[in-house]
Amino acid sequence: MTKFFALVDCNNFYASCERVFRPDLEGRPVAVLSNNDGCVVARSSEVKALGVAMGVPFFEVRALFQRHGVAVFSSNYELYGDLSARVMAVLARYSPDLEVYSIDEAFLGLDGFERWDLNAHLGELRRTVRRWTGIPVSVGAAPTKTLAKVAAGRAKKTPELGGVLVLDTPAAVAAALALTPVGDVWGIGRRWSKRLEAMGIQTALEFSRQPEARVRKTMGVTGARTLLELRGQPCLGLETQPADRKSCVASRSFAQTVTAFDDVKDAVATFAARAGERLRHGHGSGGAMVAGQVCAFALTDRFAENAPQCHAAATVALETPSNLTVDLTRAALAALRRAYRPGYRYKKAGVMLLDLAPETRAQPTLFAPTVEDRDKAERLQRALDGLNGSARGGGRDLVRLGAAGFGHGGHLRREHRSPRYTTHWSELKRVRA
DNA sequence: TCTGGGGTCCTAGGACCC
DNA sequence: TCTGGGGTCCTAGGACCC
Repeated sequence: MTKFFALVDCNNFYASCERVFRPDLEGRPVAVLSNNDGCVVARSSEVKALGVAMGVPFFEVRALFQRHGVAVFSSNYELYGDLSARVMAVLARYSPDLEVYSIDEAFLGLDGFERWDLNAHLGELRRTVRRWTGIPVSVGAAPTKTLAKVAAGRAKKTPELGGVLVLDTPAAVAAALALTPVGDVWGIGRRWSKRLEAMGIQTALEFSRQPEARVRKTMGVTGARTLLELRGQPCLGLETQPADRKSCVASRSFAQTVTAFDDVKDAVATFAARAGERLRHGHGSGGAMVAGQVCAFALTDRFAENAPQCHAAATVALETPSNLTVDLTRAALAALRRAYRPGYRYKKAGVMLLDLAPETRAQPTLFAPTVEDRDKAERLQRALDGLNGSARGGGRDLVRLGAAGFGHGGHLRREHRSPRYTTHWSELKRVRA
């Protein structure tokens, strides 16, 4: 049985999510901004047609957007996460093997579908996702994951294909590769595509014909893997079980730079609490996790070329791995005290939790508090989570440790956020059919 | 004035040990 | 004047992804 994969890719996902509840925006330009309303992170096709690149700073295109009546949204991850789950639930009906690769992409295993009319099957999948969730998707299918990505990319860029491209013959593969710039290949980023183009390699097809030994030598094993995948030799399998995460970062840029230790401290305490919350909720995988090390960091503004730069960071090991806010905050602040350097204008700070492991019941070390003490601490944490979770009106920071101060971790610009239609009843009003 | 946030993997080089 | 070689572990930095 030969391998076969499909990749389903949501078109302009965040922009499409905003349109689901604003049908009046159909056919009109829509853009979604990053945190802090800093960069453009999603663009409808109309915005792409204006020549706006992914990731450009908002202030550079603000005037252009105004002239063309672009509907601008701050990112609303609660909405996008919920719609993503709905899309994935539909996909699961089309293959027993599903790998949720990111918020807007999934691979399907199609081994054993050889006798099916894949074009018809995937076309129906596409129509069903659209009808049931409102999200338009592109679908590519091929003998390797990298080729499936290429196919989906072609499907998205070629309207005549009707959103689906199946690469099941060497000729079809070669034709798609010839039309794909080498920098668009999954695994070949900005750095490598620049170097390859300088060597005269422009397309994915040209790259696929390079000698393997040479690619392995210059680009390492990952480059060689990409090469073989493009030649139809699968090196990457379907990963249907989400792997346990190894780290967890909570960080933000400040709207204004801060200098005082206490200001950085307030932010770091907030981030420690936020990261701990994620660990207790499973952090993307199965059950709750605990961290063995806590790193706190504070960075100056990398765009302020004339300002003195500083990357302050320190890591502290926990005596006993934990996911409790008290433990993580204490460790994060100890790390910060060690890392902080006065006099710099800090633009961003964060907390990184490392050495993550699944939470297994109490293993107190010789020096750790007694089982009873940890029990008490965990009960307190659950009580805090309960209060914050049930807080109405989006007040998720209702109860916080004193160290987090008041008001920080905020300073976040979000001037264009849409209602959280699907997760907050109070924000669902007058949605047209 | 205004430039995101959250991840993973690979590699090279140093420290250390025998 | 001579001053090995090889294995392992750790870390920092680079590259990639969405």
